[in-house]
Amino acid sequence: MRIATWNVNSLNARLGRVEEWLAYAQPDVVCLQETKLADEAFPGLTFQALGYDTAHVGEGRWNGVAILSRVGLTDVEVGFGDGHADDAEARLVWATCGGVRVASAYVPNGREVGHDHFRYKLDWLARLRGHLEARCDPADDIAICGDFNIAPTDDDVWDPTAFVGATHVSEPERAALRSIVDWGLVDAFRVLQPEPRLYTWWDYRAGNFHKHKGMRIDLVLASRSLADRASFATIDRNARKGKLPSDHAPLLVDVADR
DNA sequence: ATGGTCGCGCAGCGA
Repeated sequence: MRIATWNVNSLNARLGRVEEWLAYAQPDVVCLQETKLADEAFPGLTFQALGYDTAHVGEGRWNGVAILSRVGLTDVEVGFGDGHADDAEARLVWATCGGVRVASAYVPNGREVGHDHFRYKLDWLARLRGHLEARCDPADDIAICGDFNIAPTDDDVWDPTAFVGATHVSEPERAALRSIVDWGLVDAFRVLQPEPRLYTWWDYRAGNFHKHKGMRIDLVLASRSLADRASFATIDRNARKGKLPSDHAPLLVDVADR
């Protein structure tokens, strides 16, 4: 099974690129973030025609997450289901695809360390950890895929000195991510690709992509049973090139069937 | 030169 995650930065603006990419990458399960679509505008029929069932939760102008699957898609859940007031923002959707419990997650950006949105980010990550504790079993096949807006280590940014005091690299964010991983997950890409300075996101500005100034902030966090069967992982930099790219590249992980 | 670009939607915010 090929599992992919891609922050498309508007599915409306990116649909052509996504269709082209599905045709050549041939993923079985795709987690999309930042669709920026209301549910009624989600192009489900387009994906259906390509063989994918879909689940989408959107707001319209911001956020929005989806799962596409051509290996079955059942038991869709939106958000944390933790009994508290639902997150007003469309940042998390779950589905079971080919025996794997899959989440498409768009972690809040945080804006600046100490900002209200930064606290929202940390709270959001704590709720995700709580959801795992309450609703998931680490012995199952689980893949939490998405834009975490956190570079797990200094090996995941182009220049650590350029990010001192910045969001995406701060210790509270990294600790919140470690707390999620420590529940029983593995950074699947990092296990298969140990070399530093491989990125999934590059700022549109200043030619950063061509200067290799990026960050690895998109992750597939796989439960150990699933990660043990992972055979290949790559970041598809070609999808970041050419006309009208997202500022993120897709991340792919191949896992053998159980 | 201390910015630089996108997307949304029509100003300016968010990333």
